[in-house]
Amino acid sequence: MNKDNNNHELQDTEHKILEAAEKEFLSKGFAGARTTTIAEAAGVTHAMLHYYFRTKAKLFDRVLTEKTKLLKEAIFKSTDDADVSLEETIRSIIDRHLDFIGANPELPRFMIEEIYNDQERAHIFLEQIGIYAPLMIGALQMKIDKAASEGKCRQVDARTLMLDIASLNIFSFMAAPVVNVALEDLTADPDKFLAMRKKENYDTIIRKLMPTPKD
Amino acid sequence: MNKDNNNHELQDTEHKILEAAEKEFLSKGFAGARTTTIAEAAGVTHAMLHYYFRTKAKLFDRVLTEKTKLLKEAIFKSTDDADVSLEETIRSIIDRHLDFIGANPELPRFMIEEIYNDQERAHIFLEQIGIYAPLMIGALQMKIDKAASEGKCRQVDARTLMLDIASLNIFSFMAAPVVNVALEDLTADPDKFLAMRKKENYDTIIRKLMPTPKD
DNA sequence: TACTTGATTAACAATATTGTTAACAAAATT
DNA sequence: AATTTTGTTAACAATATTGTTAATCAAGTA
Repeated sequence: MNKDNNNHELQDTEHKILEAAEKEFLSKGFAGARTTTIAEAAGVTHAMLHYYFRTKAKLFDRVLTEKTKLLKEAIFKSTDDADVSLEETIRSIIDRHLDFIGANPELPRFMIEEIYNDQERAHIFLEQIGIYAPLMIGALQMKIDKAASEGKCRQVDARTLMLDIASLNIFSFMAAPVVNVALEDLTADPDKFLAMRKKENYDTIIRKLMPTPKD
Repeated sequence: MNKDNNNHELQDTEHKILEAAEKEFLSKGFAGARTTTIAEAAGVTHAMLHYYFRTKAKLFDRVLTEKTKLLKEAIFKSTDDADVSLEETIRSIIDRHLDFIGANPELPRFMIEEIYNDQERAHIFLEQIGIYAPLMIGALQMKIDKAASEGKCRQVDARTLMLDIASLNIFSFMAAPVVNVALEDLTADPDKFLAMRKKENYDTIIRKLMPTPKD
């Protein structure tokens, strides 16, 4: 009956290590992270880290897998309802995406860096992208084609559009330390900045889609 | 008279180390880079690396300083002629910027990662940004204000515009491994892709600037 | 109670990585 | 030619970092 108590403490240690590892890995990357530092931050001896996760690489894998799952669930769940308009779909993509980035501002930079440093170690993430991105792009392209055929927007490549959206959404947060220095007060209030980017990026993309007024 | 020969060999070793260091640091970051690997790649004993550069950190500093200088010279040399039009200024900024990125595709990711990992170690770079970015933005804002007062474009914030341009230009290359997987054939031919981004991004920004057609 | 199991600790082992040194070689300068 | 400076090497020292092990503890179970 006390198994719950036991179990709780058990998970607690494991969880504390995972949380500390997440912080350390996300801010310093795999190479820069120290297992000793992670153990210290978690408040356990560093042997415990090896007891629970065996190696640094396996611990990293756990963190990466969790984050990949999180990203997948947060992002790749729009564009599926075929009857909602292109405008609304785009607004939804941008809003969801920016909300996720606001909640996980370090994630994009971390993912890209790790993939760059060692494709093998980060393959779990790349695989998921390879599966879901084409689905999302396919759905978006259909909506664009339909809207374009009705003269409501220009005929554009959904891949290019997704790239534009991702660029506009992600870059400012990825490059935050540089942007803060270069743009000073523009990024001072994080919430305000996030809201601004939502509006601004939606506007930018919609303008890109608007039929050229030459008739 | 043979001093030239000697001098050449001398600089040659130093230069070979620097080149190898550049590759290693840019692809693996400071923490992931190994001085032994750098020495091997340069074809010298690893004691030579310490003889010439004393420490790993000092070697890193040399690479970072060089790259910062390169970036500064390539980017912060537009927008100064007050008589060239806003359109042409924007085209010039985008073209110069993308040419530079095409020639140094790893640089943005590297810079941002290093700043993120250790602001102190990368402060040389941040300082330069802090100096030049505001100048560039100031010049651009003046052109926008003028064009807007003449009804040629909307009144927009130059900081936001620069952020949009930087995002659209940099992200695709920074996230290349992910973009390649997500967008497949779009990025297959690098030259073609670069040319496409030049056109596309210019178009995106110009459309953003166009006065809303409601009169 | 004796036994088993999982969690924990402290000390240690193994290795990787950076950095140093002493001896030597080659060239330049006096 | 003698001396000084610079470059080079190989071996080593120092430290950081990951990973292991044997002993101990706590809790539940036969």
